[in-house]
Amino acid sequence: MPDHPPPAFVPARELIAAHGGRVTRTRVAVIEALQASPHPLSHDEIGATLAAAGIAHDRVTLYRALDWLVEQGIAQRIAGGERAWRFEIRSDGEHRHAHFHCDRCGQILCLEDVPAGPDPALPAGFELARSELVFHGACADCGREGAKAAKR
Amino acid sequence: MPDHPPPAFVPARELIAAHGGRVTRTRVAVIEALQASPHPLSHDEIGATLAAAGIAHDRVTLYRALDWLVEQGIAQRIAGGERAWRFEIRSDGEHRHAHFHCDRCGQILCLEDVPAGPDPALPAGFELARSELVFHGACADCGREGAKAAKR
DNA sequence: GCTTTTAATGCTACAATGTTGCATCAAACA
DNA sequence: TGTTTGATGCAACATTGTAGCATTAAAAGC
Ligand SMILES: [Mn+2]
Ligand SMILES: [Mn+2]
Ligand SMILES: [Zn+2]
Ligand SMILES: [Zn+2]
Repeated sequence: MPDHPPPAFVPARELIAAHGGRVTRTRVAVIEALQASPHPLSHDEIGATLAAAGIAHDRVTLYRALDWLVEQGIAQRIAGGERAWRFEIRSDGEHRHAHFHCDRCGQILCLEDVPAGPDPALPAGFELARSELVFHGACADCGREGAKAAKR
Repeated sequence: MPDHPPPAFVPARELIAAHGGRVTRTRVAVIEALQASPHPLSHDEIGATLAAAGIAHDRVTLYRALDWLVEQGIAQRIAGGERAWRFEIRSDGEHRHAHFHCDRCGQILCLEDVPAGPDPALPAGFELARSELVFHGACADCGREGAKAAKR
């Protein structure tokens, strides 16, 4: 099983400037939060991180910052299974990978070794843009006690 | 490419009774709506079908009917990519298949030939319950004109 | 440095989707 | 027919995300 050394990330300010955006505290902090996390973060989790860092921000601003990152291809969205999006940095050249969603604690895990493809045989005229592969179940922490206790 | 003759569905009333539930107009109509559809339906679409059939119902009742169907394994939920769940009948013994979501018109297509697996190598202690494979892009209807017009 | 331009923000209001509590109704069964 | 209790209807609420618009501040020009 291959291991995954943490990638050397491009500094947030450079990333933003390279895409022709204005370097604001919020954007910098959002990118750094995503870069620091080993798994995709929800809007809410990112907001909490900013708050903890003392960076004031509006809910809407955060949504818009995330939208922009996705538009620029700096970050990508993951559907998760609940109704909230998750976000993660899109390391350059990296293939899209599958994710595991723990239905008990809600945690999402990146399965770096499992590609999100392969491309299916689609009916004529269909255009494939991307694929999302999400596994559901219980993580190691939740699995044991979950077996006796929790229901959904 | 294999073709898929429409499966002979178990009558709704029998399905419900077999699971120890009460046979109500709403449940029967929901199951029949799902059985009649070639693709997964959203809560809203099912509601519209019931309304068209003159079956009065409350939003909440419909949510609860769908929850029950999923609990019983009669139907299954699909995440789609928007925030609304889609539902489809879980034909007995049928493997879970992948879906295609058109990002322009929102339509979901069942890719019966594409299995939602295969099972990944998960870290120790993780338990796999199910997998969801969703492809995104443009359907045949939206693809052509979409190329010039629409943006997201 | 100071001014100008306009991208980004903050605020308010709203939309969409789904949930909870509780009183009432009716499906199943004796 | 009457009794039991699962299912429903209604009101109120929660969460997640959007739209419009006035204000702020990043960055470019001077
Ligand atoms: Mn990931
Ligand atoms: Mn399907
Ligand atoms: Zn867990
Ligand atoms: Zn389409």
